[in-house]
Amino acid sequence: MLKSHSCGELGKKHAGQKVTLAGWVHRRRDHGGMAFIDLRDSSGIVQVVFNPQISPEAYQVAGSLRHEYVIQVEGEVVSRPKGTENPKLATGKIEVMAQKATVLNPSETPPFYINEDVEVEESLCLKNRYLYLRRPRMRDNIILRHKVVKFIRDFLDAKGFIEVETPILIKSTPEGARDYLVPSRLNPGKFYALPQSPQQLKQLLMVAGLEKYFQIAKCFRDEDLRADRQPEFTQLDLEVSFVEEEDILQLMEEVFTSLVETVKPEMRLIKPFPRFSYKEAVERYGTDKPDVRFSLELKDITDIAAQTDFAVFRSAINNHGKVKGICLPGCAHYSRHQLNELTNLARGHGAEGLITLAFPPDSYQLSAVSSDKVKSAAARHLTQAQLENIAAKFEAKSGDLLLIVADKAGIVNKALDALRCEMARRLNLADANLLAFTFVVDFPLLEWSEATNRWEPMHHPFTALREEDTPLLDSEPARVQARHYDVVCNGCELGSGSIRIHNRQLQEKIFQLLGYSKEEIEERFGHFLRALEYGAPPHGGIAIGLDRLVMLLAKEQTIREVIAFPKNQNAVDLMFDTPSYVDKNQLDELNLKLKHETLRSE
RNA sequence: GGCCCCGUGGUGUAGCGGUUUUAACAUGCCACCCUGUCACGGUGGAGAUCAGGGGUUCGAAUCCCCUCGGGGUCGCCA
Repeated sequence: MLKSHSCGELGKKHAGQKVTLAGWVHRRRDHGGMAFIDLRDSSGIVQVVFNPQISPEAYQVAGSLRHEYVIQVEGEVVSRPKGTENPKLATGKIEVMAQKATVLNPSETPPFYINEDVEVEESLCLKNRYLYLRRPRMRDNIILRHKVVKFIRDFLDAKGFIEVETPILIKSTPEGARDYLVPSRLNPGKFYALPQSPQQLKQLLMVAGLEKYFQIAKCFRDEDLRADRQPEFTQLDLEVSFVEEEDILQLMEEVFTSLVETVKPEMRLIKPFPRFSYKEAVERYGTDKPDVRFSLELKDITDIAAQTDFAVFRSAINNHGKVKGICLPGCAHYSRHQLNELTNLARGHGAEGLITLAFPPDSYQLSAVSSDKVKSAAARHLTQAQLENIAAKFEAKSGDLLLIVADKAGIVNKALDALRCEMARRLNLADANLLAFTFVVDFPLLEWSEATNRWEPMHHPFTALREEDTPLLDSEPARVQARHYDVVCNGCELGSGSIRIHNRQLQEKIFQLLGYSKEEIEERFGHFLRALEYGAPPHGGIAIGLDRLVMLLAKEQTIREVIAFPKNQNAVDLMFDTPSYVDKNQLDELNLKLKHETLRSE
């Protein structure tokens, strides 16, 4: 080894020891007659002192050092002179008096700061990923990720779970997300697909009798990217035989609770995790992934609105829509500009517009609210009693601002969800140290898709349904309840799971209901259906988005900050500059031909 | 595919029709000075076709259009 110790591990107990360190020049302070170098390695930072009276040679080297030079330093660990300790540095009680210094490798001046956590255009960070990863914040994120994965492995191992790897080259099943395809050289014209998740494989492991499976699994989906979506991402995938919903939820609550207490003890959770039915979540928060760190709950005033002669309300209600809103405390003073911004946000989510209702900030009794005092385009269409009822419904106080959307229920909820989250951000209502894990349960099994004109699974087609709902499959599929659950944290969908179908007849029936012909079912799922015929145990499981989990623990805004080498919004790796064109030879071998030959002309 | 935001020395920002724009500030870079700093300090210096192209105007970093690049989001994500 070129080093005897790591920078970050040094402390009082090393005082008097001779050490050899190796790392990067994080910062330098050259005083002319004496120089200080903050030396950084993966463990942390320590101050190295170059004093010409101790070593003129080392001092000479110090003068030539620049940011990010890789150096080796031999010296003695000493307690810092009184008054020069640095409490901001973990190693601030000591320093290393350099006796010898060697430049192992010089460095170009980096294209952005590594020793300061200032935001840099993200494409630069992605292009120079190895430099961005040197930043202490990113190093901490990567280490946190390691700790999370290690904790999960240890935790599940102790519970008797077996980690099993499943293939990356599997069969394409074109429903759901788009597949990444891999051509087969040995089987011309045929393709593998990369797994969108190991769903079928883990169920087959249950049929195989493994009983408790988990995997830190890479998953691939060829869909558009978002702050919390990458084309390849990692799931904590697990499956257990002979379980019911409650077993999985309890297991998850235990994993997350002890995980947070172990790796992020300064963060808090709500225990036990609150639970919402899908219906309740949508009614109260407008979404099935509510952020419950703050209230700003949606209130339904459809019944009051129905009694008014306000055209906006009436037309929404006549179209079987809803009138709902949220109450923003102390926002009655919002300017026209601010209200316009909020209106645009609502429009961006499909709403025709936004009705705002400001209760003036002077003190008065809610029971005496009158339409001439309230600032709103709707005010003159509302009677005194209606205004009071609305105020009462929102528990509004003077100085509050109501944001109301009247439209189809889906649009109302979507727009108000967006407004609620935006306003929580502006009003800083969410406790940054709180991880509000929640379970959302009682999902419908199926959703009618206007686009494809058929039933589609809310979760996936392997989800079991409540036994008593089985007859509804034929009569009223919309009312069938799934044995499906979601884990949500701070408004982020962390994971989804369900009890699965383990009976061939039922599984076939679901496929038929989803619109597959007998032939399609056999071609795509025959292998799976046959497995269910050989004593498949009742089983269920869940898959947790690991990138999102680490993102929340690291308090980052995107999963790219917790992935070592992520792709940009166009799914391009800017460091490798890939995807990229390949040689014609490679295509020939794979029996492939580009449809537009010009594409390859680079 | 739609909508929104962004692009100014290496980096981060200011400037948002003409005025102290000869494009500013901070930091980084280079040189010199400095023996207890820790975001060290001081002096001096170099560094920008204001993303690219077109247009409006007497005059454009600034207004308009297009293109490119980046981000957010809707659709999409069984």
